[in-house]
This record gives sequence, C-alpha cells and structure tokens, in this order.
Amino acid sequence: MTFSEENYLKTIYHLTSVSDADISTNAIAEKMETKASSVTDMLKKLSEKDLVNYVKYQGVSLTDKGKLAAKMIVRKHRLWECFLVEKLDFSWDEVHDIAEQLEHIKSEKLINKLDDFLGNPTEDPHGDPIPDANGRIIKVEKQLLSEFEKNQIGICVGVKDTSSDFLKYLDKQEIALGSQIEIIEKESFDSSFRIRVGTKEITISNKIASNLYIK
Amino acid sequence: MTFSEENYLKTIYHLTSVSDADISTNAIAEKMETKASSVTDMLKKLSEKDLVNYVKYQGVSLTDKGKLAAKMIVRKHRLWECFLVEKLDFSWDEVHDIAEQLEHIKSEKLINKLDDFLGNPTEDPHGDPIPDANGRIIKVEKQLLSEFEKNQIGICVGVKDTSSDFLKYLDKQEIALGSQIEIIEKESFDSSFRIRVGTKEITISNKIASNLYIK
DNA sequence: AATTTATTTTAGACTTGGCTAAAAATATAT
DNA sequence: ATATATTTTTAGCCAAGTCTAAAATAAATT
Repeated sequence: MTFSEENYLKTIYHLTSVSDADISTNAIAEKMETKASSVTDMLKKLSEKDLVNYVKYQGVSLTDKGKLAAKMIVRKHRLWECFLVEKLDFSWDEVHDIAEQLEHIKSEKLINKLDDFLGNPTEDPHGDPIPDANGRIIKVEKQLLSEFEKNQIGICVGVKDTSSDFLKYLDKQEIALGSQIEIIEKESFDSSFRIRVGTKEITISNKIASNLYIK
Repeated sequence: MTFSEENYLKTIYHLTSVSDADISTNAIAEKMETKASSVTDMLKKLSEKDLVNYVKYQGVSLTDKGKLAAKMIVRKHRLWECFLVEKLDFSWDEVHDIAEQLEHIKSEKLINKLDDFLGNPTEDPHGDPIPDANGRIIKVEKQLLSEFEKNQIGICVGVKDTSSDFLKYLDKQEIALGSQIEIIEKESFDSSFRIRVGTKEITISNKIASNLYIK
C-alpha cells in the first residue's frame, strides 16, 4: 500500500467516525486539501483493491478490510505519538506532524515491539484510543465540557481539536490530561464557562469548552 | 528532498568511502539495482541542486552540501538501528530494512532527541560510526581479521558485510561486537583461520575473516 | 416539472522516477 | 590506427498521483 492510499484510508476512517453516513468526494478533498478529481481517481483504485465500497456519485465507505487497514495506520500514528511524548520528551503539540510520517513505516514487528516498549498504552497523548494489534479499541465514556452543568466536577481525558494552537493554549492555562475541572458558573449569554483547574479559577469560551473531553 | 534523491546520495556516499575516485554511473546502478539510464537522470537532478559534481561520462562526486546531506541520512539510519536493537530488542540482523525506512523521516529535532535518548552513541550495532549533528565522525582504528597473524589477539569491533545471512552466521558462532578473538592458526592453503572466541575454538573461512573488523 | 446550482466524474496534461532500445562517447585490443 | 567492446547518455514510453477544464449527474429552487 502506498503512502497516498494510506492517507486516503485514514481520512475516510476519521470522517466516518463523526458522520456514519457515506463520505462524499468533496468532504475527502477538503480534509486532505486536494481536488475532488484527485479523490475520484483514488477512490477507484481503493475500490479495485476492495478497501472501500464506492458507487459513482453516491459516496464511499470502508470495507472491513479497509477499516482494519485504517485502524492499523491510526494505531501506528498514536503509538508513535506516545513514544515521542513519553520517551523523547516532546510536548503534545509537536508530535502530530512527525507521527504523520512515522505512521507509514512498514513493519508489523516494529509496531508490536514499540507497543510493548511503551507498556501497551490504550490512549495517545491527546486521549484518543489506540487500536490493539487486532484493531480492537477500548472506548472511554467521555463528554464535552460544554455539555457539563454548574457545580459538576470531572477529569480532563481528551481533546477534540488537536491543533498546535489549541494545545498550546491549554498548556498556558495549565490544563492537561488528568486535570480536575470544576464548573463554577456557566454564562448563559455567550455560553462561556468559569471553571476551576486545580487551584486556579479561569474563564474559557464555549469554543474551548467544546473541544475538551471530560469524564 | 525526495526518498529517491536521499537514496542516491547515500549510495554515492557509501561508494565514495571505499574508492575515493569519482563514482561511475554503472557502479551506482549496480548498487541500487536499477538501470544506468535512471542513474543518469537522477545525477542531472542532483547536480542541478548542487548536491553532486557531475560531468557527463566522467562520473560523479558529492559536493560539500551533498556530503553533509548524505551524512545526515547515515546518521539517522544508524541512530534508528541503535534504537531498534537497544530499546526494542531487535537482533542486529533484523534492523537494516526498517532503518532504511526510518532514515527518511524528516525532523531534525526528532533525530537529536533520539540521539540524546540513546545516550549519544558513537557506533551503531554493526560497529559503524554515527556522524554527530554537524556531520563529524569519530574514526576507530580497526583492521580486518584476515590481516591478522598467528597468535595475535583482538576484540571484534565491527562487521564489513551487514547482510542478515552473515550476521546470523556470527550469532551461531557466538561472535559479537566485543568478543575477544585469538588467532590460533592461519592455514596457508586456503587462508582459513583457526580462532578462539571466548572459550570455543572454531575454524572460519577467509571470506568470514575478511568481513570482521578487529582492534 | 423545469431550471438553476452544486457536486462529481471524465478527459487530457504535467511531474517524478522508472524502464527499453538506440546512439554516442570512451576504453580496450588487435 | 583501427576495430571492437564497454560504458554512458539520449529519446521515447509507462505508471502513480496530481491538476484544470469540461461534461455528467444529483440536489435545490422556483
């Protein structure tokens, strides 16, 4: 499988996890910052290889084979992210681009040994689940901070947006995975939140609250 | 720089280290298992980028820029090999192909952090030197076992051939980096050697002796 | 239901890196 | 010095993956 094929599969996998319905050519093109015509070409190829179910003009979905392949790529991506953060001391906002390259390294033995070396983690540095060698995923109950009510208390277990900008903002506010967060007040006017993180009290916008997973 | 360009640079670098003279198109083609015509095309491109000095029909050599680039690829390759052997517990005959992929990962920060994580090693698992971040290499005095005489004693510090077959043979004979080797007898007829490795006495062919570095 | 708008596909072109076959240059041998 | 052999380059073709522009289909609107 080529780099390009792997990137398409991964994109379709991620889009599927939010929408469920068949994925449109345009949605893929937008996510991958490429042109719809390029996507069409690739969908034909992936369909040939039985990695996707593709019907002209009707969108696309992953076959079982395609889904497993996509999960293996996600597995590699997230394990490498763990390695970068835990062993090489990268911060969580620096690892995405490097893992984007490392996820294409081909060696099952490598990834399984890496998994063991890291102590078989079930989540990456952003709180996203890591599929095991068979593609199984342990789902953690979690909800967005924005859905919480006044006086509720929870632990930060993940981020929805993993952009460097957002992660750096969280660092600045000293919000990390494992941080205890208490809703002090929910402002009805703009849906912003007054929260306590550890000992500090801060105000965060609804956009921030909509990208933090809490348990 | 593309994968292909990096592979050509690396090949020219390795060929240079044995011959000194300009490298022929054919020599590159043979080493890379490709055709001379493909090599010519690539040499033109590398020359455009000032990575090689190339004169039609006259062979090729690396520019300073090209040599540094090649050393950085070798650095990455050898550091990843160290990682695979020391941290992930691969054996020395398994790491080459994986490092061949990892050497193309682009991130200076990654490789320097990996270097630190490994304790800034100066040699890879085959005894080959690892260039530092500036391309500097610590050369170790060493000679081939085949050049040794009767009754000489030395320590195995490297292998010339790094093929899996050869490395597995060495494993079988319990010869590893650091092994003490004593020449018991040199057979003049076929230039084979009777040697002592640790407590064991074995006979090795001249071909084997010509691929073991001793200090 | 017809027409406009948006999406998707096709057709044809380009780039990278490879190939084969033939031509050109260089090296070797008579 | 010339003929032969080897090496290297050129010329033209192919596949992957991308693009633009035009055509086809689906969706939305009147």
